Amino acid sequence: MDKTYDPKSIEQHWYSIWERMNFFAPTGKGTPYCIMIPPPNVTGSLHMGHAFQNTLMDLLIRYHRMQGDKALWQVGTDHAGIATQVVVERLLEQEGTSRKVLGREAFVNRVWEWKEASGHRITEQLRRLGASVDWSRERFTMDETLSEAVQTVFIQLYEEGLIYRGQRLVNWDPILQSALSDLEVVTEETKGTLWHIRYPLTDNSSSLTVATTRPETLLGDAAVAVHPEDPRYQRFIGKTIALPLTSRIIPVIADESVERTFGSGCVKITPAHDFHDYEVAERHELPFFNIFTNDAKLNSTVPLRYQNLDRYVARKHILQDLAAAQLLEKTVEYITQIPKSVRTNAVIEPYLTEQWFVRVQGLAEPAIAAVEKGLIRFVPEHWTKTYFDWMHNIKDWCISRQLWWGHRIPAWYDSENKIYVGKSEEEIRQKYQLPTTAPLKQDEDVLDTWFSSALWPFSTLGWPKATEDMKTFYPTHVLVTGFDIIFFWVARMIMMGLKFTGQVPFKEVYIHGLVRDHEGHKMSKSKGNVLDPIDLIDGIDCEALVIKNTAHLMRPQDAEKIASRTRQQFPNGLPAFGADALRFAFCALAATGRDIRFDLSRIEGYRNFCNKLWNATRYVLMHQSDSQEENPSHVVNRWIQSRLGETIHQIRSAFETYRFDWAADALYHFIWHEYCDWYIEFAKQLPNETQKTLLETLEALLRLAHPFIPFVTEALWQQVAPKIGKKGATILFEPYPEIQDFPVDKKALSEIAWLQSVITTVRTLRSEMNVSPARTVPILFRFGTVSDKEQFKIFSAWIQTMAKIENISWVEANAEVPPAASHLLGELEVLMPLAGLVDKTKEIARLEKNMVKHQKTVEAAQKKLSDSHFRAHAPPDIVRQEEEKLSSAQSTLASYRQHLAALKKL
RNA sequence: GGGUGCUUAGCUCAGUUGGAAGAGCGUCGCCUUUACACGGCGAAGGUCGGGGGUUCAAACCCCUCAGCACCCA
Repeated sequence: MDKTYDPKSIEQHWYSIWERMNFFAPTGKGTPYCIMIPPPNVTGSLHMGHAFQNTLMDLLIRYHRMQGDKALWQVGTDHAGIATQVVVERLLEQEGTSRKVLGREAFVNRVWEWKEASGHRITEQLRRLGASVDWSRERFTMDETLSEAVQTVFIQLYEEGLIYRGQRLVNWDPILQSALSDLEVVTEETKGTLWHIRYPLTDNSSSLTVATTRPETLLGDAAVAVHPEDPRYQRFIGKTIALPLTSRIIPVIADESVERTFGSGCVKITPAHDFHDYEVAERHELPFFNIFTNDAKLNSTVPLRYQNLDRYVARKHILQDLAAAQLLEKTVEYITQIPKSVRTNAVIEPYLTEQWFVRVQGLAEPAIAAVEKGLIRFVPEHWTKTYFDWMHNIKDWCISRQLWWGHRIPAWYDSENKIYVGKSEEEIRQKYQLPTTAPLKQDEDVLDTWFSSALWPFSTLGWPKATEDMKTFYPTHVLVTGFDIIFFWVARMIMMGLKFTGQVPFKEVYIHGLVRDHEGHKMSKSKGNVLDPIDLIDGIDCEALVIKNTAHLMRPQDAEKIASRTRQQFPNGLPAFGADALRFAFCALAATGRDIRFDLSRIEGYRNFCNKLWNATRYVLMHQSDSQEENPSHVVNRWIQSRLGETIHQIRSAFETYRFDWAADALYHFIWHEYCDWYIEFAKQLPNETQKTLLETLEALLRLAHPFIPFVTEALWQQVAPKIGKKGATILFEPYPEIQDFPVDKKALSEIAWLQSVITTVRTLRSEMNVSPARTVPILFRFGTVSDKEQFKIFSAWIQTMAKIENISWVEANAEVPPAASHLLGELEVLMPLAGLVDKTKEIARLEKNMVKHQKTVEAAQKKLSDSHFRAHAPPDIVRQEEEKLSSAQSTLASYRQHLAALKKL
């Protein structure tokens, strides 16, 4: 074995074997256990969030696989309608052509070609992470069977009246010229202007001033609204206004939604171009004036001079015209929320268009009930509230997108625009007995990608066919996802799952935090603060990192700043930490918080941890001999096995409660601070008696650690297992360690705890008195209990070696002792006489400092015990504990005093 | 405006039923001891955001104030 752990040499080697041997496919007759991967975007590459999330899923799957469960981790990608279309359109642009030139069919074929050639990046990267997904069942939301599921669902919902077509306000991306989901819209705070515009009353008696950030939408105004209880404006309610720059007369209405403190307290109502105004208009039955074209220019409904102007050009003209008419009262700087498309960065326009919607009310109710009844449980539990909040305020879901890439809406129109929904034109003609001569035209739109994602938990298993997989793996066990898509995805899967399978899609939803950079900022390519998980695995040099971080900046002028920051932060780039270290870091960071700050020092520490495990194994293998003197009942063997049993218990219960951070801590602590720091050191004293337990414990802890750090544990297990007669081809299916195989021996635990505290005490004395580690010293014990004396008999030789002591002797309680440094362990006094080496004043200071601690304990305990309320109300156990605390601190203090007095006499 | 979190060691975070404040990293000593310097041994470091309340007892429960983050409008 190499002296140093080298992840590169093992990771890809083992992954290709696992995959080639089909080890990730569910096998056996165990309890089915299934996790659906949240399908990553087929155009995507693995970011830290994916790496984190998939590490946790892999952890669960490997754990359950080792438990003997029939474990399926279902993998696949989604077709990401917009993202994919944009990618391919860019390619076409480079080739000097376009989607429109190609035509729909050729374009869609081209996207498929792109997908086959380039759509594997993220799945390759999942392999690097060690994800044990069943590749033989990889699915894509545009696969034939999944598309069939989409069609089936659409048709049924339509036939039940749960899908309808209608004109509604949607988020419109004027560059893509498509509706977008809320998820694809981000609001950005931007410095803007609030224009105060005077709207004259038709009777010329006065005017009202409205404040707006969007003066160009004035042309679409249908009313001016004031708060019904606003005394300033009561007399205006019901009057009419001559809308400036137009010939339109609009009413002044009263609506409680008006913020009296905003601007002047009068707001313009533009029903067709603002979500809030849309609702106001519905309440007051106002007309809707759509003033824009699909590409956000002013349309033919506005006065001629503004027609065909871009919205921002129109804004300038309108402001000029208002100023000229003395209607612009003032302009104020204002921080405004601008909605932008995450795809094109275009400013989103609330826009009235014909779209398809799902009527969600009826679907939401059972989905709420399922969570209320506990059929689905959120972990951490508080996310339930977020879920309910959204579900109780849910709005109809716009599912149509004006794209070519995606599931085309299975609806046809006849010459009178009558809608027919069905699987195909032929089916519809047959069903509705339409002659072949009657023209039918299919809807041009495709469905929102989330529509197919909502069916993922069952469409991947073969639904609508009643497949064996559906029977076996549905409902799935747990969904692992981020809180940012509870609305968009989790809730919709629950609704669709209940509606179409009659069952919940998963029993638990584990919500994890979002990975941020070390300063707590969201990682984003446009900010240049991204860490690429593959770079953390493989390493990357500084200049390559600089190039990556400055390649996709939102503000290219920041490139220099980000380059120098990168050089300063990572002067040597990133070393290759390996996938295991990355995974372990994610596990350790998986606490319940919403933000996970990713700190490089953590991953470095866990790389060191893997190295530690590597070297411990190296030691164990190097010290095997044929000797048969193993003594399994030796106290150190019983001790380490007991500690292993306790650790197994901790880790197993952490798995049950999804506390991966606790599991990682327990594992780290056991391997490093118990097995390596103590047990291997004990074993050096007893090479023969321990060699079998060394091996057996190591083999078990490799199994225990495998779900966390699969590569290094597999590589090491291959060497260790044969030494104890195990012959498995892989650690993947070896049983996860059971508590009952490592029963806890309390006596062994307390004996070794005693030994450790004695050794530590001597080491502390040495260190504090500046005694060189190379120098052996004599030690005296005094006082102590019967049990201390018994332990001493057993362990004195070990204490000598491990604390570098030349001899230990027990002195009588009343014996004179030479000048010595001392420390108390309960009733046992440990003395380190060091003629000429103990600095008397220094030792007195040290003792006094120690005494302060005990003095404080005594005072606190006395205060409690003398309080009659405490004695009356506290449970007897607590009182007794307090009494013990007091007496032990008092006796310790007494011994210190005695020693101090003796020292001072010298 | 409505909602949800968060505030614990220098940093990043745990803290399970209210009963003696923990980890990793960093820092400071000492050590190239024959698995590992990606190491060993030891140590220092805390007004648990402020105030109030409940309780025999509060980091934990309640109220309040402050700051931060996110979501919805």
